[in-house]
Amino acid sequence: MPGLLMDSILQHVSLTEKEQQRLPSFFQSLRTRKHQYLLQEGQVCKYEYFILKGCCRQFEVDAEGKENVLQFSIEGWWITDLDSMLTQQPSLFNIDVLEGGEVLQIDKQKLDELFNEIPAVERYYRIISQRAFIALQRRILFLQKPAMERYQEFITRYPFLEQRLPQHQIAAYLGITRETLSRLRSRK
Amino acid sequence: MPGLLMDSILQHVSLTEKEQQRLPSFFQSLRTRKHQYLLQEGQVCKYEYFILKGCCRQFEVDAEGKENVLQFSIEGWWITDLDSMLTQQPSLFNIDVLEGGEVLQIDKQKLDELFNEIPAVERYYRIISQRAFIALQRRILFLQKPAMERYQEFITRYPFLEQRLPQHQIAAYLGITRETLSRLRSRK
DNA sequence: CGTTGGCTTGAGAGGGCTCAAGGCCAGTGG
DNA sequence: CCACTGGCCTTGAGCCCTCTCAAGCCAACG
Repeated sequence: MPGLLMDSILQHVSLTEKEQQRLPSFFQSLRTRKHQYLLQEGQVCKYEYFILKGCCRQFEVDAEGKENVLQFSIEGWWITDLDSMLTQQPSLFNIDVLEGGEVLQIDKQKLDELFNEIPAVERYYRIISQRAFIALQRRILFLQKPAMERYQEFITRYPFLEQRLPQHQIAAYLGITRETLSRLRSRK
Repeated sequence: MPGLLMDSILQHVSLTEKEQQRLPSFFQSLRTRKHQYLLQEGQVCKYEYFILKGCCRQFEVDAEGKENVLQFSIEGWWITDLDSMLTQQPSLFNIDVLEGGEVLQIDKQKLDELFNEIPAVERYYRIISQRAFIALQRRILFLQKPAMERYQEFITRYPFLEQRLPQHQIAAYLGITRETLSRLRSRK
């Protein structure tokens, strides 16, 4: 039942009836539970995940043991470590589950087959990759700005995340400490 | 003479002889001169540029008048404002020439035609978009680290840029002031 | 030579960090 | 039903990294 995935794809490209029927066979469904790891530092990342329900995060643990969040992902978004996927090198990142639910997974080989069999899906990938790139550019610019502005940008751009996530996770995404975030909120 | 572009493409996908012959017709060559703007804030970005010779930068001017550099681009790299390209909205960024030379340009329509005519080029685009995404993720993590580490990462990853660029440009890329960069260098 | 752009150096200020303690709530076991 | 525990958030005090503002130097260039 990858209705959500189909929606996402059809939002950017069109597929024939046949292609729409073929699509699900490339993916595997997986239930997720809170605190479960979809990827651990040191492993080669095997799958790209599309979230049907729940919430995940990708983060690194730096030399001082601090967790830096690269991205959150909820229903209708993708998450993976692209670097490890493409290079087949051990990942520097972890992906874990903040809210249990269900995801679709596809491995590199299947994905390549999919691209060859349904070129429109490769176009879809090209487009969402570009959009992800744009989002990261925006984030880089915001990382130059003071903590308060970063936080305000976050809650206006992702109000739905602000409500679902504990504050210390948001702080780790904004690149500030929990304490600083707490102080920001009290003088908002 | 887009030999450099062809190299870049063939590094990631293969093209038939015919496709290789068709390719150049999609692009226009353009000489660039120092201080020239390829894109100005407020304009809709019309082209993607592939640099054959020279060096460009993409930057924003923030509310305080500070220039924040999003990317540098030299021979064999692309540069554009993807956001403005895709949405056809006025750009928030400037792209200017730091070192004159020559670029190839292609507009949105031609690019779409190119994707349809030579699907392998769309795959090439998908791949370089993903690589660009990975590079930005790395940069986001480094922006969390102290200035010294950012600088050291920069000079080891992009030694060729460190030599070609004036220091205040590098500072604007690292997200620090010229003064701080100068002090970092003196106690390296 | 005088000007200009790029780099350096100094002094002081401030935003965000660290370390530490305390409060609040939900879940759990006696 | 209540005490306890652990997770999460808040608040305070002091510090440090980086910024701002200001001045000075040097090389390139008209």
